[in-house]
Amino acid sequence: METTQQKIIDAAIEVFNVDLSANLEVVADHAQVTRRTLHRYFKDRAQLMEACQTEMQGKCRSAMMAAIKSSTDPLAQLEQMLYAGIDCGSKYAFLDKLQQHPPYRQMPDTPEGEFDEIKKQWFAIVTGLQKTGIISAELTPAWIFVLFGGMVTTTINALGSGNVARNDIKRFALFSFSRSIGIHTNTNE
Amino acid sequence: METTQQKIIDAAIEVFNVDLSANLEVVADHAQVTRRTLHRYFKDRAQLMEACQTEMQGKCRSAMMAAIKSSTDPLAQLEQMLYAGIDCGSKYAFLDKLQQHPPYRQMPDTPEGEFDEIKKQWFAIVTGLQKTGIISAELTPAWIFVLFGGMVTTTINALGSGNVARNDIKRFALFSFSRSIGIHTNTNE
DNA sequence: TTCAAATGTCTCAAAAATGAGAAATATTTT
DNA sequence: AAAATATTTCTCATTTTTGAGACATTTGAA
Repeated sequence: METTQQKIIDAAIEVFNVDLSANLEVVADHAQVTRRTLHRYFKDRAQLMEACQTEMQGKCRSAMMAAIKSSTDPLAQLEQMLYAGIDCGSKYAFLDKLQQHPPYRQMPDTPEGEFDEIKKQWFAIVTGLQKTGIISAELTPAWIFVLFGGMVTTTINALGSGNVARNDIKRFALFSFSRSIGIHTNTNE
Repeated sequence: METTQQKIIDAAIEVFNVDLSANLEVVADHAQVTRRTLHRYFKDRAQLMEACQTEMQGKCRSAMMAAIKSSTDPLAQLEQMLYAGIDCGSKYAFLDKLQQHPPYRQMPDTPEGEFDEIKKQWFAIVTGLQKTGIISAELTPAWIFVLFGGMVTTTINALGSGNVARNDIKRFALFSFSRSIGIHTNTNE
């Protein structure tokens, strides 16, 4: 079974991903725990946030690493990275969001350093794909990066909307993402 | 010049789009106004929220309407709707977000009714495009709808990241969106 | 069953956010 | 420049959120 501490962290990531300053009562509820219990594990909001950071970084980083190692074909790597992002769900989306806008206030200033390494590899893969003409060179890597994050968020929203079948999601996401970055080969269909 | 009230509403939409429960100080700062002034225009948070709703609904609705009326070609309509969404920026993104997750707490329950009309037309256009085989029938309209909203958010993020030139944004967005929904014709390039 | 750890309940005090009055300033209008 | 309006500053009371102590209750392992 999942440890209570873990339940709280997961709940926090989900809730904060939707509402960055949701109060801790909401997080506790979502974790099906009393606020009192939450406070027993995390001295304060900052500490909980930090735990979220660590969790997100760790999970996403290793999932991305695995994705990269899963193949030497850059296109397959990118596909696996997309799936990794989707599997990490709000972990990835939230992390991505925090990196983008260092929010108007507070937040333990994202140390990020760790994630940067992955990002570097991600860019290497994408520019590689552009150089070999497999994906369009019309788009900039920076745009493609934002697209990537956007696609993960989109899958979360799709799931949450209740109008897209869970089994379709990854297929749809790959279909849409690969086309959106101007892929030139034919994906299976 | 822009009225103070308007400045506050715009600031609120931008801030709340990033952090739904950001405190009013942040909104006031962002609007370059004292919290005291903000409170002179809006009795409380709920009232400010309501004003945001109205603003978002109004602006987005009319922009979407205009987009639809701009042509009888459904593909052109969809393109203009995308641009409308992008121009509305966080107005659209925030509205979209609120419709998706009625957030864990509070919020004047979105009356939405108004926006529903547009949504209906949007779906009509998309299913029409699918019937005529102009866009892939492999994807469901529901997914395409989430994609649409996601693309607007993506443009906001791209802009915010500072790594994508403002002048490229719409072109990139159209390129990526039209391909992501599995368009079969060739767009200009 | 029995003990220990974990969690819930109730309570309370400190801190932060909210909303507003009153007077001082600044801005616009005439 | 005077009047009218809008905004800021400072202040204060209220409410909400936060963090924690003390003790009851549950749960799980021996």
